[in-house]
Amino acid sequence: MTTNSNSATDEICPAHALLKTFSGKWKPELFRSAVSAPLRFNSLLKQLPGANKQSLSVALKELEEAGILSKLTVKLKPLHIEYHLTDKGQQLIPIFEQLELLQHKR
Amino acid sequence: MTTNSNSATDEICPAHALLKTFSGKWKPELFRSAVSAPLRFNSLLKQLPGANKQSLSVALKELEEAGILSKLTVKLKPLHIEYHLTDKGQQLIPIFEQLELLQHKR
DNA sequence: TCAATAAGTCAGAAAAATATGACCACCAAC
DNA sequence: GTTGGTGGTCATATTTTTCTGACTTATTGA
Repeated sequence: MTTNSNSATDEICPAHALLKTFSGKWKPELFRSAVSAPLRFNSLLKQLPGANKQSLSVALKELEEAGILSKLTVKLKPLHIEYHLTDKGQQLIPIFEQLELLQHKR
Repeated sequence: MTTNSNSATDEICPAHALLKTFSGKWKPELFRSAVSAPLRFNSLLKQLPGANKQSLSVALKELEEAGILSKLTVKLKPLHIEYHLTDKGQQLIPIFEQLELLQHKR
């Protein structure tokens, strides 16, 4: 599911939007990586086994559109792009931590 | 994504499992419905516009396997089956409420 | 000027998720 | 003993997601 909006169900279930934001093969992984350090395209490609350009590109764009990552052009040494967690992204961290606790309880 | 386990990524990201549990077209909707009342197969089929037997059947089974719903055979009047939220399912409610708040904040 | 790194895009193929329509088994009422 | 409700399964088709491989633009270093 790569975030194709469905206005009907979106409005019925508010958490639906968030779940969609994180649906897809790579997005949870990307979010989690972004918690520890800013992301870079080519590094991700090497670090995530089985990942491909196209899918990463789309996933990054959608996380950006969802206001969870922000794209930053670093004008230094080897001029590159970094994806950082936004405030909204940071605010999600404690919520995911609660989910992890629930998982461990059983 | 119909919950095909990927032991590698599951272990890297614990929230991944939960996200998978709720991935798919109908699962968020089913969970949300189950919060207000037990679910019944044929009622869902009528109530959810566009839903089909096959997909509902699979979604219900997977939510059951994930320990979020439990199947109960009601041996009364018109002998039927009800899907109820388990304890684990109930514990997820406040977490989803937090997600809704985050959505509304921006 | 040539090659390398960085960050992509694009068209088409493959794989996975979802939908369709036919069918099945059980029970109860008529 | 046939009809109707309940809760499904199965094989197949369609749709959506994901992957592959070729190509692109910009910057940098030799």
